[in-house]
Amino acid sequence: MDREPASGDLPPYLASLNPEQQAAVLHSGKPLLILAGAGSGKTRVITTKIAYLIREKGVDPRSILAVTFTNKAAREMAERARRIDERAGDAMLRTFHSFGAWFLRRNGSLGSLDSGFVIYDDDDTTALLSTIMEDAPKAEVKQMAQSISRAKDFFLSPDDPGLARINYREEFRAVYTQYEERLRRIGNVDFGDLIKKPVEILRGFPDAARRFRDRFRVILVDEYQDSNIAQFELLKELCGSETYVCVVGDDDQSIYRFRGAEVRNILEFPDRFPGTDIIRLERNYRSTAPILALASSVVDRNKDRLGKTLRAERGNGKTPVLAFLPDQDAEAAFCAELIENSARSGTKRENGVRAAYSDWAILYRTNAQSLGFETELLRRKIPYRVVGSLKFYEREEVKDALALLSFLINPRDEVAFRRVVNKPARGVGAATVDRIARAAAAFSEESAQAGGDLSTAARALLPELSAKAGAGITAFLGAIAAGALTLNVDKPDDIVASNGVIASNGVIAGNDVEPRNVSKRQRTKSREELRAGEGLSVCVVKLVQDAGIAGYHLAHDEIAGNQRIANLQELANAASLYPASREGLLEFLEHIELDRSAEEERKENSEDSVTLITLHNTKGLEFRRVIMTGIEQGVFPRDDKKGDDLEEERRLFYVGATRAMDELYLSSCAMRRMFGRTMPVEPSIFLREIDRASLRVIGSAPYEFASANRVSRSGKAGALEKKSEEGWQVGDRLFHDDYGYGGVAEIRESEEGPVVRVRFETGKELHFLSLHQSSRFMKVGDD
DNA sequence: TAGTTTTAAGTTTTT
DNA sequence: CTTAAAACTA
Repeated sequence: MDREPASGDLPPYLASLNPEQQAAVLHSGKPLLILAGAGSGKTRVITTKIAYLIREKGVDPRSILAVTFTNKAAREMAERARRIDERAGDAMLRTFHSFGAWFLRRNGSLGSLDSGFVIYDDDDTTALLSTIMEDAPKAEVKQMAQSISRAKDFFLSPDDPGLARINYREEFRAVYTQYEERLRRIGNVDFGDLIKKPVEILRGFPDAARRFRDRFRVILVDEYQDSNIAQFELLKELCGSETYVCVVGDDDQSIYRFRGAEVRNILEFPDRFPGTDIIRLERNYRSTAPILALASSVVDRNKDRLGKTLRAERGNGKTPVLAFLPDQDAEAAFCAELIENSARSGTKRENGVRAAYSDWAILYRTNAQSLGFETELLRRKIPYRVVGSLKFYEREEVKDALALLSFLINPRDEVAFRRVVNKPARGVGAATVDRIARAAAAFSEESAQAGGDLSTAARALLPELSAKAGAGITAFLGAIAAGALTLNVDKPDDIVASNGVIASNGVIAGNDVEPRNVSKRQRTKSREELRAGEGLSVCVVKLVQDAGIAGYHLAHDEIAGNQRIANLQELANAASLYPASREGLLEFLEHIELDRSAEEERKENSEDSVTLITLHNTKGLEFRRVIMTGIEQGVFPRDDKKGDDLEEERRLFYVGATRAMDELYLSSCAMRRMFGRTMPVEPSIFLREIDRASLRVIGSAPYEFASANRVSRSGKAGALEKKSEEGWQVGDRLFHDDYGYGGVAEIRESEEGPVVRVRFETGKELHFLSLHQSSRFMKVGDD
């Protein structure tokens, strides 16, 4: 009865929803908070709601703003909504940051920001800051950069009395002030500005605010539990009395506190938006009951939560497995073994289909852990893809190329200038660069026109410089100028520039012409149709060659050089998707800063492969079979996490476990290599918190786990300690990488420690020393 | 000042 | 162990 709603006349796309989902879609009139548990179909609710509003309520798609957490989620959401109703493609689906960039390109001038700004990433921010904190160690600069970023997350300006709670250091306020001043002069923005500045503009210019409220009548926010204070402020400014606002989230899945996310945003939403209706989605359609029970038993320990009761609609299933393993090599082998067995022929999915590699995901806490798995999977020829660790845009040569492009766009970009002006060495040393920077700064005090333009300043200084430095500067500026020539002169379709200001008639200029439309058209071309040398790539190739970046890397490092050239070529290929104009370049740079996942997308659809991914990156994803690895104290949870931080780690565990649809495996090692040294580690405290009934333990478990579902070993009392150390006794079954299954036939002491005689199923008999620490084999369950 | 060698430090998680 | 930062030499 609670399966199908009693409403007969609903269109199929609505009728197939459960009553709560349906209520959420049909809801109107008041603010709505949807508390959506893991796997409860929240994406479906949002996409359906968008389609429903357009189709049934006659809402103009262009007046709908849907905010997601990642660009990937935004794309997926757009696609799913479009599948229900094509017109949903006209709704604005973006991340908070990308929305902020869109906003500032149009309205930045209200906050004295030129529309041609470039977005600084953390690296650039740190580079700028290090020119302010001249002789501070880099670690200190980095920390300060982080503090500034955090301050912006909390919507704190340099003059805010509350700054101390971000960073208690005295100089923080002064550094923050200087940083803001420098960034303003350069004319660029950092990540935090993409949220903070729009709020300031909306507050300072009520007319602008009114226009935006008129435009966006419906605002939907996904993953609301991970929004920060500044984002909350932005949401508030965008919402007028007429705006329909709906936020969706799950307090148990809030995992970005470290980055400024504020769980209270979701907990206190009803207070901030009076009259809020709350709808709970508590039916889980993804995981089997034991998986859900396991996940819940851990997160249930948290104090600060709304609490919910997730019901597993799929019913019972395989009991999750916890494997205790000697070390990370054994862990990698364990994962590979599971995957190979299932893919080869062994286990089949419940519907009888052979498991695919893509059914599997290996989850870990830190990116560094992926390496061991990669090595093992490579060795066994199991196809895999690593999600998120692709640091393509962070590579030195790529950043060099991007700095050239940034400087081309914005000659005030001191960070970019400093990065590449003397690369390769052109005799332009630090002293010269400082002189130029000072001269440019002086300019901006005299005339707003020349304001901080480093090219102009450098040219003006030429007569005073040494012959060597002068020649270097000339060469560099020449390369930049030549690059600029490859861009088409700004035409009337110079949309960004013409849309820089809100038109006086009260309509946001550019409403009917999206600045992205040029490239949207181009992007629909398949990759194959595009050749290097087309579009923007001409500019990239020319700059990289003329400015000597390609030559520098080729000459500098013989081995890595060719790879670096290939990376630069790859960057040029990516640029070919954009028109060779100033706007195209701006768009290209913005895309790179805000959406670095594009490269992974291609692989995603290609080969059937195992997914290697950090726990954080799994948000919003699901897999049939999940292995959560490294469930050890110090790794997960990390170090001495306690209090709120520990609760966040618990939520991370919950997120990871609830990704699994059919099968869940946990692995915990006795030893782990850290900083090159192998160290003993304790099992994670989370393992102790798991409801033991929803777990099957295999491997050489520490004593406390060697009970319950495991056949316990009745050893001599005095051998207890030894058991947890060695964990072997006669009769134990094991699996060896090279020899297959076997059983322990005899244990005897020797000078080097216990020696174990193993009889394998092949009939082979071998002696091993110190079994526990070997990576070649592992204990398997008795059943 | 550029490029080398030596020493130290460090791994969360990301828009 | 790997990488980045400081120290040193040509």
